[in-house]
Amino acid sequence: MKSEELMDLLRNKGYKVTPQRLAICHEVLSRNDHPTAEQIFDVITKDYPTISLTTIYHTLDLLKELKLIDELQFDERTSRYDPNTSMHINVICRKCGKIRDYESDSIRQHWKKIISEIELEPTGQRIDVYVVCDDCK
Amino acid sequence: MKSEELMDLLRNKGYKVTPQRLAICHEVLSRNDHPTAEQIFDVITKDYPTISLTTIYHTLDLLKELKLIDELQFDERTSRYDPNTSMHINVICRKCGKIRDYESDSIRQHWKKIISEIELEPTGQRIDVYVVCDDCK
DNA sequence: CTCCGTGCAAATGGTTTGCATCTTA
DNA sequence: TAAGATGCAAACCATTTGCACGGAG
Repeated sequence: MKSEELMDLLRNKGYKVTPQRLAICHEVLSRNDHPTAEQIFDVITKDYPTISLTTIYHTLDLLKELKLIDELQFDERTSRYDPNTSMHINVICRKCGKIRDYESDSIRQHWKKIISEIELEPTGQRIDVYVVCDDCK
Repeated sequence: MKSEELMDLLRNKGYKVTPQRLAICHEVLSRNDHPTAEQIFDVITKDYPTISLTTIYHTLDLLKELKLIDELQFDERTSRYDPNTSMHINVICRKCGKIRDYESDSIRQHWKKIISEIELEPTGQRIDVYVVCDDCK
């Protein structure tokens, strides 16, 4: 997502645009490794040494509200944030905990048939598959 | 699961059988509403007024270790425990938060095809679908 | 008799909240 | 200048840990 797009979206919704906010949004939205709040904090700190975890959390809440990210909790206590809100599979290694996304058209086809069986129209989904990855075997 | 079965399983694994342990196991394994530790506690308290949350948590850990339940975290901060460890879909209402399980043979067929596409052999899965349930519409 | 389980009390740690100061619009 | 954002410090609260006592094997 481009900066102008994001800034427009924020202002249209009545949110103000601040440098911290932009930096956090860009970082979260560009990552596909499901980072924790602390991992975002560690990166943003380099450019904004006075940033606080509080602001990270506030901004993540905002992105959740805008439906630009999903908050997911895996085995650990901490939340992870995923900018991929469309149908995909989180492939999680039981040994090292690494998470990678998996998506394909054929899977989307099968998924469509699965949800057509459930009467209610889904507004979202989360699919985790536990494996032992090649590196850990 | 019958009491004798459970007692054998525990003893075979080197765990002792205590009344509290049996009561907690039965309660968790018989429920399909994904209770929290506290909800289990509230029930067990009636028969065992001195039970502590600590013991509830210890026993839930034990059941996880025996792979008899899965610990799942949804939107709230607290964990929920699910004795259905086979392939099924957690249908979650966005409004009231109620969770119901959904399973069928045709869904298991589709799922089989989906996981065959992922190279690695899965050791488990978790599938959540968000909806607005009939009651909340 | 020994080891494990129980349960109280205290610690833990990710996340949230209160609030004073600063920034955006 | 008004409304909202930032960030420090403190609160929160589900879960975990330390430890002494008690019960299972």
